[in-house]
Amino acid sequence: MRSALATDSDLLNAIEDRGYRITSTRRVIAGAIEESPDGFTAEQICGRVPGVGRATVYRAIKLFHEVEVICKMALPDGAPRYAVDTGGRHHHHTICTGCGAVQDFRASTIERVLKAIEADVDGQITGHRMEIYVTCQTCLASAD
Amino acid sequence: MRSALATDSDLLNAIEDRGYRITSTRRVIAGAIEESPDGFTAEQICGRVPGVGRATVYRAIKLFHEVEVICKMALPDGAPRYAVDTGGRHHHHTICTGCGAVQDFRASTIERVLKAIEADVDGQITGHRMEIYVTCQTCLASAD
DNA sequence: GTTGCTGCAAATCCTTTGCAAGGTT
DNA sequence: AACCTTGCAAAGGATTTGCAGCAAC
Repeated sequence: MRSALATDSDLLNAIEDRGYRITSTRRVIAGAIEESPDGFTAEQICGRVPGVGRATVYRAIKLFHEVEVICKMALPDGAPRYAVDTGGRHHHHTICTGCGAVQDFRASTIERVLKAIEADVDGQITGHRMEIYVTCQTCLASAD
Repeated sequence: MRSALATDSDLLNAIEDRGYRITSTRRVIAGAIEESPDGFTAEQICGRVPGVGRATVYRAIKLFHEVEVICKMALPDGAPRYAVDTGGRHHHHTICTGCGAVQDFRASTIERVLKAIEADVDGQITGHRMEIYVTCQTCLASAD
């Protein structure tokens, strides 16, 4: 029965809904991800799931990203960082360059601007990427 | 005399102004970059400067980026792409996901929005990244 | 003549892939 | 039973680094 397999994990539910299997390994990885409210890197997850192969972690992250339950973003140097995509509606993120903490960020103004921009652009807009880099309160405080 | 050494290359002038040396190798690399109106990747430049070591090309690109005469951006998959930063004032780019062509893009609205956002953000904004992905006219046409 | 730059090759980092074994439906 | 997943190790690609020789100032 499917309901018996359902978990309280949005991540696992999402992949199950798309026909991927729920395995014990994926449960562990999903758990590690969901314990990362401030975002995470692949390497951080690897460190939190001893015994699970690095490749499996990367495959799982790619899977979660594919089914759109985690967002992928980039630090200023281009290094990838991920965050659980709670909610669902399109949004952007602020990333602390000190500690990497990610916060959601929804500004309807930006969406409106992007729509307006479409007219000025030579070609057809297919997507966009936007990240706001910050020094978070915690890092600001500890720098004093 | 400095004026005798000055070139018509903005790239070379920029590094010279910061105390870096102008060498024949850097002239060649700068030339290859300036022949790339649509942006370029490190690998593309390597291909256009036979005889110059890959490491030197990467070092030069990093240097030009450091003195802010080229911009670094990212394709949807995170792969880096560069473009000459003519002008100077802050701007963004559209990148064609088909051919990689980069175009400048200056929307004062965006800057205004970003400034407004500052109030809503938890922390201090230190920077941002924004790329608009498009299918350019050329690619649209050839897809027909 | 200093000091910085270059090329080569090796090293590194991050991520992906091949494959045989084991798990899930 | 059939097919998906996993772990390991190896491959892969992109960028960096050490170092000795060469070039610019």
